[in-house]
Amino acid sequence: MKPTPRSSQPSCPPADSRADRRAVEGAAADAELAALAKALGHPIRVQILRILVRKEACICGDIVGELPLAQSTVSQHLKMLKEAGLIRGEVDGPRVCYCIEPRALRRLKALVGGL
Amino acid sequence: MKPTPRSSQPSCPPADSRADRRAVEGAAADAELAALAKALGHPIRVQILRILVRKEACICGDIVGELPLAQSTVSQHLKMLKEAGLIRGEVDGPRVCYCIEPRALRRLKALVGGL
DNA sequence: CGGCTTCATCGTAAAACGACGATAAGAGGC
DNA sequence: GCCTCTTATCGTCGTTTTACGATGAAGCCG
Repeated sequence: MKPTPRSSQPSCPPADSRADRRAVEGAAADAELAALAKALGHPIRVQILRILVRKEACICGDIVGELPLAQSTVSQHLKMLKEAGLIRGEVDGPRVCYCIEPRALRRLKALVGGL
Repeated sequence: MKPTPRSSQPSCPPADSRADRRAVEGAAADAELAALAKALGHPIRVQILRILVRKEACICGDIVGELPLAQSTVSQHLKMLKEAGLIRGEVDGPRVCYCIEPRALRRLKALVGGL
């Protein structure tokens, strides 16, 4: 059990901020919303997302430390969130640094708002 | 195949419109958001919700007619949406009249917006 | 180089989902 | 009463999710 020295402030990519012009209705939007909603459809994943939003910087497997689940299980949830495009993972030495994908989050809000 | 005469304008309950004061964060909110998101986590259910929003009045099993699935399957999706609280079903003679639950939809938007 | 830490992946088992056809249950019409 | 129409529910089957421990891959430190 080392003190786990955090090298420095974890850094996440620039984060592009173009507007999203895609439609919020139609079959494609249905599928998109369903996929995003499905990714959010588990309390643990909601919690992970909130952790990443709160720390607005990206942390790594400290996430595991905050959750009552095995490391492998958390890794699977992270994978789902990543596949849904809601988060991103950057390799930083031996660690991996996750952060939210603001674009996807905005897209989700737009789609839900469009209901 | 009868012309299926629609008796009259289908009517849905008064629809209460009190504000929702519950928190948008915390473990309870996580579970609530996850449950709502899970219900939305299937394209067909998104489509059903949109149908009900579009016709802002409540229709019955015309929904089945708009979807490429068996009646029993649609019924199951409706059940999930109802269990999530997103829609409501009123028995009207031999038919059942579904409509969205505006309160739950607002709640969903608030929770997603709170991310 | 060896060892440690960090994370992903694999294998597995239980549960839940998604779809269907068949069947039951309730209301209306003849 | 009986038959029809509408909807829900049951039983089934294959797929996906959720969880775990065990194992593997990659990077750092001494």
